[in-house]
Amino acid sequence: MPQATIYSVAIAAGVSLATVSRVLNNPEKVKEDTRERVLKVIKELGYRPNVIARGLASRKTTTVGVVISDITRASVSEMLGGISDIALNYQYSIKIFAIHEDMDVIDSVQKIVSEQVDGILYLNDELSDKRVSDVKRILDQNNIPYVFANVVTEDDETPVVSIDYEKAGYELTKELISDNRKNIYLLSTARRYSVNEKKEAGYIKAMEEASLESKIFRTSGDTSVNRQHFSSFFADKKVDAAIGVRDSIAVSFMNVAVQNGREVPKDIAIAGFQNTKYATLSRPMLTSLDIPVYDIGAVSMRLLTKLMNDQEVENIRISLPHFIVKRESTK
Amino acid sequence: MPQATIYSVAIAAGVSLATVSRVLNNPEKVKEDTRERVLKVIKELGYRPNVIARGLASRKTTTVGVVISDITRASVSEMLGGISDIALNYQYSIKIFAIHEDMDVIDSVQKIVSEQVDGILYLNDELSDKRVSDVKRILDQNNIPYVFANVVTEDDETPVVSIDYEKAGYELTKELISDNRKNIYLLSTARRYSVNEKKEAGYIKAMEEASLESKIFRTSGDTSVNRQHFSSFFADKKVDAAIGVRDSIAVSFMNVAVQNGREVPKDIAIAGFQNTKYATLSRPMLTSLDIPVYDIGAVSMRLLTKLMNDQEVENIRISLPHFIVKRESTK
DNA sequence: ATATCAATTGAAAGCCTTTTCATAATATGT
DNA sequence: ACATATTATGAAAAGGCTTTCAATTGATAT
Repeated sequence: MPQATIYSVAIAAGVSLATVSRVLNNPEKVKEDTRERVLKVIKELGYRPNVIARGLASRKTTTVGVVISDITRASVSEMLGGISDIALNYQYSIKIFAIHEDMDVIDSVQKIVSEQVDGILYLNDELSDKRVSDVKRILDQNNIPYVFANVVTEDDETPVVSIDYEKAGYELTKELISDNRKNIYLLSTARRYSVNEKKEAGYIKAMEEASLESKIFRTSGDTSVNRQHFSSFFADKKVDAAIGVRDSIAVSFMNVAVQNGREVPKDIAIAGFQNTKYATLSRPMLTSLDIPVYDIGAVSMRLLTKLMNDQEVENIRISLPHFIVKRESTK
Repeated sequence: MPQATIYSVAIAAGVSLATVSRVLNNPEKVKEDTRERVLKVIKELGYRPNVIARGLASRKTTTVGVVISDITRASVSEMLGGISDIALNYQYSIKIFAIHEDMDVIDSVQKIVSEQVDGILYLNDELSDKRVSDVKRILDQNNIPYVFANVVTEDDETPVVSIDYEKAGYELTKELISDNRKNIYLLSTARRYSVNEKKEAGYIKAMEEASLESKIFRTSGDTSVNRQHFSSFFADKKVDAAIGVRDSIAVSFMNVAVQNGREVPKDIAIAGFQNTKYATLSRPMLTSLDIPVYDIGAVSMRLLTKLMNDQEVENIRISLPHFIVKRESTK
């Protein structure tokens, strides 16, 4: 049998299709006994409204687009977890748009617009201000609500949920300084990410305040590559502490350090960012600045639902709290 | 200005909307100069077909539904990467459906059906045969093509892309046996996953063939929990090799082993499954059975596109090759 | 030039809902 | 019982596209 339509339900229940529609969308507007009769038929026929037709008629798809660069990154999928849980609560569906480096920003956003999503969540920690404003402009033009998640941007017209990465970098550095470490390296990525630049700024600020020399070592996020870099490191550099901009970088550094005969945390204290599973699977376990990635996802989705439903929002720039999880790699 | 529609394009180009539609969908059916004229107008107006309206009219949404249980698991997001790359190639959009333990399978699948996706990818390594057949039945009824990815099922009517987990478990165990290890433990999960049961079966087979005693130790996937379990382990058990059903379990075990004074791989050889980043971030680096998760995603998406377009498929049950990546934790 | 056939185009129906507006049924107040 | 207000329902349009079918145009062969 073909899938039941609102039409077949109407006939079976002896009402017009308008009434069936109301039973579904404005139940209080239909008399109780007709409502029950209709609901009974709906159940019997296993009717489910066709969301496409509904989307066309109502110009609402109850779908949000989530724009992602690299879906395989742990932080992204964790964020997606938060997004999807909240979306489920509010009955929104999620459409994933994976964008690649080489894709034209404007074109890809326009494509998403044509997909008629009700709102857009833009996840990206490597977005330049220029790109943010390009995206913003197109979405504003099309009147589509959006929230940037885990993006660094100064513009205070832009709805964004993130943490204060500069403060985080500052605090983590202070932590090591207070342990009387002097040669503290920041292990950052060769490619410039805006969030990493913030971490760097915080690091530099803390170092300057303590009259220590800032030393940023840039390497790849890829373990097999940075391992090489780190090896040469111990030949010529004095170092008694290091902060990795990601846990994985910190752990990789730790492994090389130990293999070079350094004791952690005695000779070298090491800390990371994000507090991923890497931090608890390292030996010794890694001190890490906890970034509430799941929450960033959840809160940004929550904010987006408000924007989509024209609800009052007190604050469109939300900075979530972070904290340092101290483990064995520092003391 | 409001978003351009096929109407406004038709008027501006001086043709009927049928012609505009053909320019987009069957360009070879319209004369070259009209086609160019229409394309020019489309560009000028920035027209993008409304995919919702198109979906309603054509009963094709060029969207696939991806059903996921726990999106935050590394293997899932990696698979999603493969899926999304192929989807991009074939111009399909991806809708994510996160299902939770407590949700009714039938109800959730029915919900997805009502979303009018053209096909469904079901990712789940913990699906019982009963559930698989429930899902299958509903989708067959609704005539929606589907592929199960990374699912273990015997039924050879079911399109499924996976690896041979039993063979994998067998081979990995053989590897340790050939190194003359005798007390080889399999570290598995307390909860029964169908894929882990396969790994166990392969392990048991190899052990029996070698006349060794099978020893399956069940623990939690959670590091802070299994660490406790493993600690007690070394007090009373003889062990010279261990295989974790996941890399993270193997690494956690390795850490506890080293902390208990065992040398890896001299005293204990350790291996894991999946070859995730955990394997290269451990010290020593972990030998792991590589599961081509990205490929499982990509291949299943490719298979699904064929099924959606009624293309001939030679084989609906695809088993991808796996191999052992030997690293320092075994020799 | 004429008949035949293929290529090109347009009119209109259909996809399945929501929503507006008008009408019918019911309740309320006198 | 009657006018009025309220509630419940239905008819029909609208949403933006695809697709069928018929009509028109152009090409080819005689």
